[in-house]
Amino acid sequence: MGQENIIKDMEKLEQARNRFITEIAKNIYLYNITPSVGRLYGTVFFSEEPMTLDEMSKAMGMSKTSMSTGIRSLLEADMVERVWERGIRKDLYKVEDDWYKSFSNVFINRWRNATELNKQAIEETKGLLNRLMDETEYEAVRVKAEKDLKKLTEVEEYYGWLTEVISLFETGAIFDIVPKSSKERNKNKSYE
Amino acid sequence: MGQENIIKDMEKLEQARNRFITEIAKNIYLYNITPSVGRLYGTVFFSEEPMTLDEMSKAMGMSKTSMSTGIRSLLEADMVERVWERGIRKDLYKVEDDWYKSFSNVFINRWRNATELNKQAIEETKGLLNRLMDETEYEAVRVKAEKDLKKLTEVEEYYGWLTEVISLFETGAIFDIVPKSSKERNKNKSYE
DNA sequence: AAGTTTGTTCAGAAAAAACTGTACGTAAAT
DNA sequence: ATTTACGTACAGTTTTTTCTGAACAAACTT
Repeated sequence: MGQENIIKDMEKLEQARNRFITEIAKNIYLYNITPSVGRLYGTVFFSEEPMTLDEMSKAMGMSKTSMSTGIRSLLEADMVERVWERGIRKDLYKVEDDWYKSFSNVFINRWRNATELNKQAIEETKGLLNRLMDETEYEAVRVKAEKDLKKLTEVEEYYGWLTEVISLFETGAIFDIVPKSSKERNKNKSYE
Repeated sequence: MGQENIIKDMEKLEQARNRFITEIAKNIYLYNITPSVGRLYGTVFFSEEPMTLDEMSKAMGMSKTSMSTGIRSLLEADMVERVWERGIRKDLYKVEDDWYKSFSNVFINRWRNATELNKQAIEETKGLLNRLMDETEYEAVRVKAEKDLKKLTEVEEYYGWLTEVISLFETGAIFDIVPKSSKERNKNKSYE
């Protein structure tokens, strides 16, 4: 067999990798990352060595500019990290290989942030409504405001709960409840 | 004071509501819902009565077409439900007022789906790689494939864990761990 | 049966997001 | 000190998404 066969096999390898990369790209929207950047993540994921922006650009057939902004998104999401190698001037990146950590981080940061902002908005809205209740002389307004306050209080309870849930992930307590190791998990199955 | 003052107070009520609606719109992207549809949700949330598409259209200053498509998104996400009132021909919608339920649903469905697809992709990719390992005569290819298989196996573990976590929400077991009531939660705080 | 009312489909317009190439600033190499 | 290599800001282009109004279909009213 000739030399061209190793190329054929390399292509097959590429195809296999591509199957997974495509799926990542399709579902990464849950982390608020675009499909393109998802593919970038997949590319770096399979790379045996940390990659430079130029290598990514070549591998993805996209501009270096896009690699630069894409990798920054991944960096901010803690899904990728920069590494140094002596003698190499270019920036090198590799995926954070602890998926428990990298994906938990994205999840925690995004949700923690949104939850806090929403809680704050509820507080402020309640403040406005309470002030209105005090000031208004119209029963109709007071009734409406009261109803809104009730709704907001219910929602507030929900956000309180959500905050606790997020803490579970932040503190790592979730790993006591659902262990990382599948053997550990199966052991727990018995007394469910 | 004249009649115009109740209008002023109603405007204040509107402003208060708007504070919360704006925040929802800003953060609802986490549920893969667009800001506009988030505002729609907020509008229906504060409405004392179930709303028709025409009312929404008027309240939002947007086309009825947009209300139609927007409400469908919310409906599919179980964040809003259709209600019937006798004598009224138009479709009426109200928000699902159990936020634990409505928001858990979106979360569960989206993540369950993505996780399953990713797990499947891993299986298939592994299949392709294993086949390649069998067929190839090039050591270099085999080494690469082996490395990829190892990475995928690690990721697979993560997805296994994630599946279990999602189940926690699906089965409601999460509510034993983090109770809905804030009093219950504080009680647990003591032995943390 | 004819005429309304209501929600949705669809094509096009408007807005937003993603992507690119050029240009520039910084830091290393000569 | 000059040149070269590298990453990123920015402006413009392309692509995608969102939004709208007109036309349509189904269901209700008379």
